[in-house]
Amino acid sequence: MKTEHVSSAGWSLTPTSYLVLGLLAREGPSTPYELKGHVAATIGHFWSFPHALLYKEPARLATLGLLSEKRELDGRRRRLFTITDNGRQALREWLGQPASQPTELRDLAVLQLFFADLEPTTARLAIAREQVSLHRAQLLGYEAGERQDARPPAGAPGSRTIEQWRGVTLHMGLLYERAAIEFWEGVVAAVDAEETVAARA
Amino acid sequence: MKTEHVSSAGWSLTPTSYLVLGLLAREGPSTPYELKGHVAATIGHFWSFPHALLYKEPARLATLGLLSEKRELDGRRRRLFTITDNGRQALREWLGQPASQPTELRDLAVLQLFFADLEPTTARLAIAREQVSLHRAQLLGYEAGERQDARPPAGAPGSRTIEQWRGVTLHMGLLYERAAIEFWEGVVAAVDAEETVAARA
DNA sequence: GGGTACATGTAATCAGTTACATGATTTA
DNA sequence: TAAATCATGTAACTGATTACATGTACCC
Repeated sequence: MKTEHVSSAGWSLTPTSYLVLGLLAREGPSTPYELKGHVAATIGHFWSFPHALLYKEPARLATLGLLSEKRELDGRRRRLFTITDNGRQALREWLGQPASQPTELRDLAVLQLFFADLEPTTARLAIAREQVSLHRAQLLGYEAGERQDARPPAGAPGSRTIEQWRGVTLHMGLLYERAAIEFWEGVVAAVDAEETVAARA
Repeated sequence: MKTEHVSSAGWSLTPTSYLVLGLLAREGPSTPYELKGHVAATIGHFWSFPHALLYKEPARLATLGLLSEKRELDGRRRRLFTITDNGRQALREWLGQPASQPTELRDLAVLQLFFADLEPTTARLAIAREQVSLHRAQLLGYEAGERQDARPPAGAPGSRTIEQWRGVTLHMGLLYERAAIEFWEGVVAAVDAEETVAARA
């Protein structure tokens, strides 16, 4: 999967870069630890970013001039990163160019499904049912979270808080989980149908 | 995303490892180039594996005793890899343990969507519509491929040929694409609804 | 004041990607 | 026989992951 995006200036940014840029643009100056928190509350639900990345990547972006850094001298010596105008510009350019590579489905369960004919049919069913179960659990979590969410006031777009974004992210996850459940239930149904045919023969 | 799987013997295998093991188990002894072809015809539609991987990984598996290697001495000096009993065992163990980590959705477009509120609403629509369009195109391709496919004879499970597996893979892609389209159309609808609310206010 | 959870980082490793490079076969 | 394409690999790089290590604040 080729995901990098090369700027006119020559450096190339990864998805992680844009995650950091985006969070800093939306939430304002943050420490890596705060970034970690933001990620966990939102996109981290379906795209995990190990905390080490959120300490390393801002440092790199700072050397590129896309962030500025201010470090505490006492106590925890936190690093506070702020997005620069160049950073905002890079983010804007990226957002203006909608991703055009078809999404890949790098899914271990799918890979297992693909080879499950080497084992008895029960293996295929087990894989699919496990996925249905996992995605159902995720879905329940999202639905619960969604109910808890205060209805976002219909304000001007662009003025959202992280709290409201939690809702948007949850909704995103929700749609995805429903799709995944549909997918795996389809697999279960297909295996069942296949067994019926085999039994009839 | 933690995907590796540690065997009792201590080494750990990656998804790529199981891809190679699985293909060799199903298709019999193959050269890396043949693996490349198998991948392209099937799972490569939604999970790309650069050819370099399919040359490097078998070599590694051979040192672990999961494959055996036979090299031509003349001409192209092809390497022919065969799965060993240990290899089959490793594959079997893996298949017997359905993946239990919830699938991640590492999707650039989703990441863009997540930050699209920093830009005008049109950006969000552009991203979603681009995805709908991309996934529709993929879906059409799969549907065309499916129609071409001969109806697989209802034989004993486990006796499929690569040709028939092309059909299974296509069907898998088909289900996924439908889900993705549903997801992104949902996004478009949500943005539309949001605009309606905003306009009414 | 001792334990525990919170917070902050660095270092080593490694799989995957990209780039490079060349040989073999076919076809015009 | 030259060009194009098919086929086969190696090498360098690099982003992400894993593991390690330590410091700070709070609570009992």
